[in-house]
Amino acid sequence: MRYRRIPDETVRRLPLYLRGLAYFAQRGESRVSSSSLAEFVGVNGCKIRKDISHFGVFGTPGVGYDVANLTRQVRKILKLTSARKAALVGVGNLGSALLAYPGFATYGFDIVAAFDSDRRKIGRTVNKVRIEDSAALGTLRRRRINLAIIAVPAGAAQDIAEGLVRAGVKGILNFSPCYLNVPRNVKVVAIDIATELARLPYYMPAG
Amino acid sequence: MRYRRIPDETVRRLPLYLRGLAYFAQRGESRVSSSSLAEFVGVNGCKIRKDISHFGVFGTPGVGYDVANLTRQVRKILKLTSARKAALVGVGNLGSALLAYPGFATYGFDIVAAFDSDRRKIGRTVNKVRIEDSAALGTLRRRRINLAIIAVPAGAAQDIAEGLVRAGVKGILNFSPCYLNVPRNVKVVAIDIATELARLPYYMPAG
DNA sequence: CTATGTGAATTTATTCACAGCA
DNA sequence: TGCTGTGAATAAATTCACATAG
Repeated sequence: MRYRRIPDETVRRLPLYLRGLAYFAQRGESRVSSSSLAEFVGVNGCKIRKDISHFGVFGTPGVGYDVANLTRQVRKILKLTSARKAALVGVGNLGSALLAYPGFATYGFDIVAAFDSDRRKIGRTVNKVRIEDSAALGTLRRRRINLAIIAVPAGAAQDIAEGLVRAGVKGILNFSPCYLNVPRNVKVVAIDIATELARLPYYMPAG
Repeated sequence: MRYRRIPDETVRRLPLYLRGLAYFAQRGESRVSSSSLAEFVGVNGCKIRKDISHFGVFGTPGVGYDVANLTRQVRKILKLTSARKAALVGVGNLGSALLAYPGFATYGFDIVAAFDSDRRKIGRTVNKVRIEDSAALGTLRRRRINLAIIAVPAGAAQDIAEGLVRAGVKGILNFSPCYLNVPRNVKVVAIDIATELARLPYYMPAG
């Protein structure tokens, strides 16, 4: 396993490959070629091979990749080898849907804490997770939760982000439609739903 | 207004600029410099200027950009000048949250139709939108809806996408965790929630 | 004197093309 | 012969640096 720096775009695609690998594994295939994986995930085969080559040599020429082994290696690179606990902040419509979202488990994520500032929600339970007061974000440190999902209104997001950083959170998935200013050692990945929809018309006919 | 091709990455950022512009407009600022917009949206100023220059020259050296005019121009480029109707397919947890999502309105989107294949949901109303049978996707053509949001389980997504394409849909926002195979003239933008979360640990300390 | 707009330089990402292994 | 892995070539995106306009 090689440890030179892996391009961001490659890191972005690796989880996709994991999903593809899971599909082939579940179908009982023990080997997969870059081209069949390519077809499944919608990325061209040569790009997949280049991506994989960034962290090592795992394929067999003329045959393909060993599904189980490649899965293991990709998971190691992405640091998805052990389960990760995550916290959710903001249990509105979107937050509630995220609490129930089955996709996170695929990658070993478990949302074990939820916070909201609305008195009426605090204390309630959604999907087996009890909603706590947002003022208690500080408890995340001793609970060893360093990953959080923000789904609060834009106006509240920066404050929440700062609270999370103070509590030792090192990775944030931000659904709030705003930029978060955080220290360099904290990574933010933003999913800006409306913004993604807003770029569709550009590619569509006038109507 | 210039009409040479605009880079994809620029198109991706334009909706962000719109949001920033709306912020400054609402604060009563009639002019904004690339650097102050930069600070708000988290993109460096020189990149913003380059992005804008791709479709024309709108700023005043020494002063900045006219907020109202730049807003108008960006909206025109993104084809967001008139309201757009959209359909939602899949009214589960995530779909319901999307129906209630206030952010779409910012860009003039209105979800006016919702579909699900679950008999128990069909006929019900969520957020003033009546849920129809997924088998009735074909009606979208005469209702002049050519934009759709998919939020169904992965296994059903390709079928739904094909139904949408048959109904004349030209743009799809896909929340289902899978690749969609569609004709070249249909644009798909994918939001793969778990996949985005899955790349966070790579950037985080081991824990 | 400030902030835009843009060629040039640089960096990053993608694709090509093929040597070499099973 | 089939498919990987990778240098080389190309393309795309970003950043620099500064001429230029108000």
